[in-house]
Amino acid sequence: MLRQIASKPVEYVEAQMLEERRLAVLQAIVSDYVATHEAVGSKALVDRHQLGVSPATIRNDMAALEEEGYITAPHTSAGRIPTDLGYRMFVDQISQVKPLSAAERKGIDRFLSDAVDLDDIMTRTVRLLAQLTKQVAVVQYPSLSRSQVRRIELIPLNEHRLMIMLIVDSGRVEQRIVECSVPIDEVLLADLRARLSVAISDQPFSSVPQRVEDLEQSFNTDNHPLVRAVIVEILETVTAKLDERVVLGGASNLARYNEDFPMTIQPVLEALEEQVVLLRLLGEVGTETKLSVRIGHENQVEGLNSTSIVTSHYAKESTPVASLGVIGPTNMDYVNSMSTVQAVAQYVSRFLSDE
Amino acid sequence: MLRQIASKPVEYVEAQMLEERRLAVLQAIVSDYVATHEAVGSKALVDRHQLGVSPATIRNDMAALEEEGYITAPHTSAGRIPTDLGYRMFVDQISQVKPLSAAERKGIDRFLSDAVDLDDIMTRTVRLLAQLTKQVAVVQYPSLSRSQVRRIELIPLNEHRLMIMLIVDSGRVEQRIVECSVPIDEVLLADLRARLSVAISDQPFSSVPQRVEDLEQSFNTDNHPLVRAVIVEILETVTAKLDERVVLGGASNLARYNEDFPMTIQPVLEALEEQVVLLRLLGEVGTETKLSVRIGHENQVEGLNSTSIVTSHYAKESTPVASLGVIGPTNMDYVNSMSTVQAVAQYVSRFLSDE
DNA sequence: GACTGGCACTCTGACGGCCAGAGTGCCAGC
DNA sequence: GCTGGCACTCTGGCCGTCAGAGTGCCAGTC
Repeated sequence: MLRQIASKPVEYVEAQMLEERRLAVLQAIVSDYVATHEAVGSKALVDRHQLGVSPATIRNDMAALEEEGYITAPHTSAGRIPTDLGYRMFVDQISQVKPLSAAERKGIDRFLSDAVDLDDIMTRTVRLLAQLTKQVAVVQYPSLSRSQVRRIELIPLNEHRLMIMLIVDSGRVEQRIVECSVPIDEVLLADLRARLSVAISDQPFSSVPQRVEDLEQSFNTDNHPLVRAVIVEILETVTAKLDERVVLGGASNLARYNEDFPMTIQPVLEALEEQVVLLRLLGEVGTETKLSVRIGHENQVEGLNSTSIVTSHYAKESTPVASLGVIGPTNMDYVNSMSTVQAVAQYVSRFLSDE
Repeated sequence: MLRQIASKPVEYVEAQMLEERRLAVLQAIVSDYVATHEAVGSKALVDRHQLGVSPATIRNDMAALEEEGYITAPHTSAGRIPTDLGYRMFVDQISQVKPLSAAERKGIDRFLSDAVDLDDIMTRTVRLLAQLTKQVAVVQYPSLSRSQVRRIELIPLNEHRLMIMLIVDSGRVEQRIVECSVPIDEVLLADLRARLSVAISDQPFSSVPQRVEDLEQSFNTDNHPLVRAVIVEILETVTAKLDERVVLGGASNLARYNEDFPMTIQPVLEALEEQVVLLRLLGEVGTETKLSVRIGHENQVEGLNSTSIVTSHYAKESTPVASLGVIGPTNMDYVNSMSTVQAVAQYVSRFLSDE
């Protein structure tokens, strides 16, 4: 612990130390509460942590912390519990995330490396996260908007029906069935496929609408129903399905927290069933930061006001393509969640980039 | 109510009536309990149902029913609640399921007819079931084992990698990426595709392994790594992914039953997270019956012993292809669940067959 | 023989009082 | 600014009480 800094006046140093201890008290409260899920009192605090002062002193600090809004007392004679603001301070204080143990890293590595395709990676990742953090895990599929088209196929199924297949560099495949009013002309179809392929292969998804529309204009067989139908469907796929898919896992972990917030399970479960909500949760965070934590009321989704969300981007070849994370009660183990989410995101990124 | 049958001796008729009333009592108990979720007593029973006898008489019947194992008393001065056996009797007694109202049928129809592809049908169905029954819904994707291959594509992605795509008549698409040790020869690939196409197009999935292996034997470029890799992967897809996919919805409805079996939510949620368990639940029922109900201990899955499962097959062109259903507490509304599951299965069947 | 009213019995769940335990705030002293 | 001491307060568990609900049994009636 910092004892004295010669170059600064003594009063300042003492004020500094006071601030420092108060912070230590807050951190101690948060970590104790997270561990026991019981309000923590002044005596318990000095017993469990080497704070070097008496309970009475701690009580003064606690009163100050409560004044500032970092902790609150459920009732007069219970200990204190952190507020959302208190957790926020705690999380911000964790400047560097604790690295995982070698065994844990090994486990993640082995578990993910068995994956056979993108679906498999996503499913395994979500299980992994849920298992390691004992919380609800969410993993978003690589976003189409930040990917490139690798290939397009038009596969006739029968006389009036064909399947469009967009293969994306992240390994994702989007398929769509098109009904066509006139019988499908194989030659025209092959021509269309070839032109589409030239126009959009290896192009970023975001540029596809423009390119496809340009193509339609230049197409000499003007307004052929087949061409029209295919192009409409591609446009729809590209715009509608942009960020659609999310996988969820470990919902049973919610029940574990029964005692803490007993009646709140239903709204949380309901919120988690809505893809849109999940996407908003993962999407709310800007692209600039890697690891993001939103605590209690900081997140805008109704019904999830007593939960915290820890997310991170993951990347393919160092461009972020989507997010993953965990959702749990505000009194969750932030240290563990943050380091796990970060580590898993790194591993997923590596796997996607290796391919 | 049956009053007298001339051709039978009076004593027999009376015994018959006795039996009949006892059954009526059981049915009344079940329906009251299902409605209120409270143990039901003799007085409440005569008040709510026209049984034509006094509470004391009902008490005798109840004692007999308890003796026979159909109902049980939580304690001396509570009413009675049905046992699993009691529910079973009740369900068996429902000879014909109550048809849904026109409005309900209309709602189902409209909701499903907006679906754009198979994924969409499945997602919509599971939502629909969950919403209508207020329970957890499970829908199995059309089983590959009972489907036919419609088409196969081999799409080169880069020099050493290609994608196999199996399109199934139910609209399901299975894709798989293959790594190949030697650079991919386009000509060979086209040849392989053509032969595979001839061999397995429009053939039942179950016959695919044999056909593919026969093909490999007859292939003159013997043991080419490309051919080998593709065939291995097809075999794996066909055998491993046979019945794999299940969608789940309405898990939040579990929380609704908090009061009834409070601590049992976690094991149920856990069980529901395991695809394998869900498949067993849907699969346990033989193919012969359409609508199936398994009550409490009748179902073999650990952790789901206090839940009942109502399932039905659905079909494509009158051959059953998979199952769907709902899972809820044993004291659920069987009448509603059964009719809803049946109706939804019919509509899904119709939609699959129309396509 | 089946049904009925009456009665004594039993069990639960709600209510209120009581008390120990935990934790606080405040104060005087170092 | 820190400390020990003290009075205060609130919760949660425990217990006794009591009303309410429901039963089982019995004797009487049709």
